[in-house]
Amino acid sequence: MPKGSASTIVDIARELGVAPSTVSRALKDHPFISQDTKDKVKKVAARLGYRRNTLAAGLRNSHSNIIGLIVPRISMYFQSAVITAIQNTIHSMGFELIVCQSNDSYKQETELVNVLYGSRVEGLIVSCTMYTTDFSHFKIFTDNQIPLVFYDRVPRNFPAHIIRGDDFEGGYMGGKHLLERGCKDIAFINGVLSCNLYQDRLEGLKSALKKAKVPLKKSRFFSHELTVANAEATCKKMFSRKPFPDGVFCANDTTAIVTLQYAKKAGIKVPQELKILGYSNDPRTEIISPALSSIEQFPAEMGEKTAKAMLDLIHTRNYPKKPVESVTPAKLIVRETT
Amino acid sequence: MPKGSASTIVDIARELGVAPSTVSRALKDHPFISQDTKDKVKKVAARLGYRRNTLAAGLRNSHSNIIGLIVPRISMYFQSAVITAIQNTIHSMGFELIVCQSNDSYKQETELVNVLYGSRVEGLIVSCTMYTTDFSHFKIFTDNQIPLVFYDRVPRNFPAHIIRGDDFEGGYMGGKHLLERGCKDIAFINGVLSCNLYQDRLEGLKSALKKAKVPLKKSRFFSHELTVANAEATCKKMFSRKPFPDGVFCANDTTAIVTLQYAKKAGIKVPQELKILGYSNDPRTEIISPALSSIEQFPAEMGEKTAKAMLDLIHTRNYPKKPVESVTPAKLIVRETT
DNA sequence: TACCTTTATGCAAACGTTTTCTTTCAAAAG
DNA sequence: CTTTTGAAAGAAAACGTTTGCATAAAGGTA
Repeated sequence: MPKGSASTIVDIARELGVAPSTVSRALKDHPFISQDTKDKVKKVAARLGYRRNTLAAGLRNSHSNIIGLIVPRISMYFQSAVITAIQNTIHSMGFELIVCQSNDSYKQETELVNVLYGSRVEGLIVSCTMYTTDFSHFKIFTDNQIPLVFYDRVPRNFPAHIIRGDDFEGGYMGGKHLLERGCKDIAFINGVLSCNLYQDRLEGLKSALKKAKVPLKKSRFFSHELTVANAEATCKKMFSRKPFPDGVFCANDTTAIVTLQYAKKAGIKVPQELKILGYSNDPRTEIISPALSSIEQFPAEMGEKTAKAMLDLIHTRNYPKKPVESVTPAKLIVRETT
Repeated sequence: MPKGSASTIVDIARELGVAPSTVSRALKDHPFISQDTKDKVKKVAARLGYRRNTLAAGLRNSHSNIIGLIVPRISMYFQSAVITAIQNTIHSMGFELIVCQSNDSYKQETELVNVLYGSRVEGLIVSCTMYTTDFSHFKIFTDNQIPLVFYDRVPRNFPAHIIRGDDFEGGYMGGKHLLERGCKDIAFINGVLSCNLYQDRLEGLKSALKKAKVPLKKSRFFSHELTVANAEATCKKMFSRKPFPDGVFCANDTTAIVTLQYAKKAGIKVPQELKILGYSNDPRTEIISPALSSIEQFPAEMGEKTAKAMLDLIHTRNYPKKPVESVTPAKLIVRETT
């Protein structure tokens, strides 16, 4: 057992009195190496505790077997569910995943793109910052023909594979559902409008309201980062004086949960006086009482699609000149708050 | 803008008529290079879109600037919270984190250890599989003097840094609390006993019960993977005939939530007839009604400690001969179920 | 002028693997 | 008995960066 120094192909070669090239070939079952030699090489390799240096191999072949992932935050339910699926799919194909968080900072995102490029990742998977509207920092990947796949928070009109949810439809279904439940005065608590998700959800909702000829009043529309603190502030404002809205559509579940808790505390009956609808179908929605209606986004499917798009791109090298979009449908999950 | 081929240090050198070594030094502000040359080099580097090939640099310096992380599952609340902290701390020191999931499979864990070793990661951070009792696959890291840090699910008696929660104390506090609330017949739904966490929580609980001279009856003790399905089966068994226990301590929150929901459905009044206590202080515990009492584990602190231990090890190269343990205290969070 | 520093740069080897191009050797074909 | 063929293995270059050592020019001192 070699302590302190890793053994290399050369060590094995020396020990057996063969050339390093022979060892290299033997280890990967090259057809022109005799079974006898292969056996000997493998035996010695095992004895010396040989492990292939992927760095050296990567340098030689100019690839790393590592796929980079940039994500705003790991700990959001939707994201961690997607990452799990991506990781498992990708790993089963012999790739590793290097996971980085942009923490929703545009600056960090651009830095990460450069760092991962420098690491010569085989491909890059990204869910953008909610503030990313300029996507030129990703050009270095397309310019150098390195596979690039976006999911969830994605650019419009960037020549890459785009795996996204049907946020327009989600917004539309949500609006339609609240209307069908009798809401006449709907409030919408949305994320920041620099992000495609929230643009689409808003457009979807507007479309549903327009069809029913119900307006979305300015005083009923809120747009900000969907944190607990912001949601609380918005609730305070929204319920500061009557009339209260009779339906609140929240663009994420955290906000919906805060709203529901606020309503309970304020003695507003849910769903009788107020209907609340969330987005993402976070596990918490099932558990809170009354259980929150929400929009399911199928993170596992999205993750798998994303990973498959990446692996496909790596194998076919079929780089798109235009955006190639794949839309995962959204699904309304009706529970007790509507 | 170079399309299809990345520019190297040699390209820059050729363009300026200097040696590659000069370029290399200029790019990292080596003191023996004149300001004039540095400026010129940096200008050309910027123009050519040069990005340092970390693979090549890593090969030369035999390090990769990448830290490996093996975790059973990304999507568990506690884990994703720890990972977030690790990732942010580590990244601020110029390292990247490569995140892998063992999916609680021992075989996958050993494979991942070898793959990450092959990638010449700078260090390895691990939270083990719940079934890992043989830790010899990690020896390759200690043998080759590569920093190794375990957290949460950790080995006993392995010469490495160990960052763990105070699970004995958690179990003890939980037991004491239920006793203080008047429970006489306490059930314990535990994880599998191959894992240090669950061993310690059990010992802690036993210790509290012993002090109060209350026995932990065999029929009140359950040990299995703490999934929703298993928890439901256990509830079914536990509440199949009277007398029911008057307190249930669950070694994770998912199980506590299932138990609470089962009790509600069965018309058992919580906390009057049955007190329920979870473990980990998952966000869901605050939201469910009645709100679940639980044991906080401070994942962010643990993550930061873990990352710092790793960075410290990388800098000082102070490899432990014996386990170096750091214990993060647990804290009882009393809510409505007890 | 000869010698020594100091400062700035170049040269070349090294990291470990892969792969192209040769070479060797034995057996089959002529 | 020579030539051809084919299998098996070796030699060497290459990937891009870093670094110890050598060198060169400029300036200072004796």
